[in-house]
Amino acid sequence: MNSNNDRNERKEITKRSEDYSQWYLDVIAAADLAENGPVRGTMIIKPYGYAIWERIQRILDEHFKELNIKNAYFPLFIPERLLKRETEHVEGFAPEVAVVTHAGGKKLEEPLVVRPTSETIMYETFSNWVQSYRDLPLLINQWANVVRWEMRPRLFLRTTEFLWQEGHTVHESMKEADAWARQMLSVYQYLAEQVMAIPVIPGIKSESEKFAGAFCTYTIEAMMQDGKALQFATSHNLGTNFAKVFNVSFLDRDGNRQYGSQTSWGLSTRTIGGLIMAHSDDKGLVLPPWLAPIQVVIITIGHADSTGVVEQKAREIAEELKKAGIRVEIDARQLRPGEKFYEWEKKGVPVRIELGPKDLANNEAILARRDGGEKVSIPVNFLARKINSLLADIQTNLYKKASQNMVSKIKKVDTWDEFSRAVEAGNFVLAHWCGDAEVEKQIKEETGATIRCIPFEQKAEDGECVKSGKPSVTRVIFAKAY
RNA sequence: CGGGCCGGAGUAUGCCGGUAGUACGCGUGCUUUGGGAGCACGUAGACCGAGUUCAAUUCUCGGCGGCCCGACCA
Repeated sequence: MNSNNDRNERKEITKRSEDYSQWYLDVIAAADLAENGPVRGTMIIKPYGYAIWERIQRILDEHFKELNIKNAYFPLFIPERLLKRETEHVEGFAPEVAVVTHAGGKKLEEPLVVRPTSETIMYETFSNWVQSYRDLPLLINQWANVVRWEMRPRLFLRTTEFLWQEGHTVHESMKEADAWARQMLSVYQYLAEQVMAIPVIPGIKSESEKFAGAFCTYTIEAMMQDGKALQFATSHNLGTNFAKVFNVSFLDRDGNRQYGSQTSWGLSTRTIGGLIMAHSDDKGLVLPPWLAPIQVVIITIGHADSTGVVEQKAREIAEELKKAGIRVEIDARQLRPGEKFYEWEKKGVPVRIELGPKDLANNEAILARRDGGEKVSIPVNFLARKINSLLADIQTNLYKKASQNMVSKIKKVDTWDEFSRAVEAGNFVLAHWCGDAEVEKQIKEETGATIRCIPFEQKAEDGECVKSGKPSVTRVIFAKAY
């Protein structure tokens, strides 16, 4: 009698899932502000969501190792005076730092800042570590949590506390530091495009969008399904700005004292939010196979009395897939098949194998892919081979889909009228800009669009600024951003 | 911090100035099991404070908290 209500309820859930809230629940739960609960705007990462983060960690760590970057760990608390040393840096972060004023039952003589990023405390240490050109390059990374008390937290995308990786390096020359910053950006680009199947546009940030205290900031910008931009990762060429105030200096090959040229680069749990918004559909998450913690789930079907045999077969298949290097899990719970299907679809597992008594009789299994398409019957012997190519195909397909979406929403415009309409419709808008920060600000106020980046790849082209009409030599990407 | 909406079982909601109703969930039992199972029984609820009133979950005000939109931002 309640099947109608039930159906409506489900419809509702599907509708609401358009704003992703349903799948957050399986990955990250918003932390409620309860009297004894966690702080507003923070997040709880559930085991399944954390497994995704661990995959990202592992992949980046492998690259870091190849580049001879060492992992280290620095303190959570930063004495306030350290943060205050670099003028631009302190001004950039002052509004969003959390400060500890009391501890041990007493008021502290000097307040402690909870790190919003670790440049200051690390470079204070680096000044001791770096003495000679022989100590360079110094390549340090840390996996840590940081706190930024933003005015408006947003689940995944801008939580008060978030996890990230921050790399910090010191080099002999500005040229070397700049090359390094760009190289790290390409590592992030690899992660985004090859692993997470999210196409990105690499480029440089405008002066007003760059990191506080940096010489310049490189970025990769991703586009979500709705056409809004998400800064996926950044890499900063810090020049000697921090080295000068923290005295990170060394004796060079000619015996002269020089300031080190530095870089810092980071990627946060925000990327998981980007992943969701780039690929998910109304059924839930869609995980690209190279990233997915579970690539294949084997679902047993049938009565309790028959599942013993089915489960046994499932284990054999799982073993074989593992040997082929596939991350596989068995779901042998005594639940109705539909319920299990929906659950794993919601979790975004790329490939599902259905295994029941009927399949066993034919020595076959049913294969279903998360990114759509028909279910197919496959002889059990062919499974491992078939699945490897299937995973590769899904990976390519997801990238292609995201790529097509992005390409279709990049608009080249030359007039102010076209510009405002293209921004409003949710596009990456390629337009000429004169380079004037005032004009940039005005555009932001009038349309909500910010300069996402000045793309590396573009032909030199003379034109007129879309807003001011002044001469311009490059196009930049304007878009609304998360 | 500004503008809008909201606050009730674990979740989502209907009605209402006077027994707080429904669905899902959860628990037990039986029947089921190839796309979200059925029946029976059970479980559990008004953010805080003040005001109006014979009577407030409902109306008013304040606080606290949430969501959405701006400013901020990985």
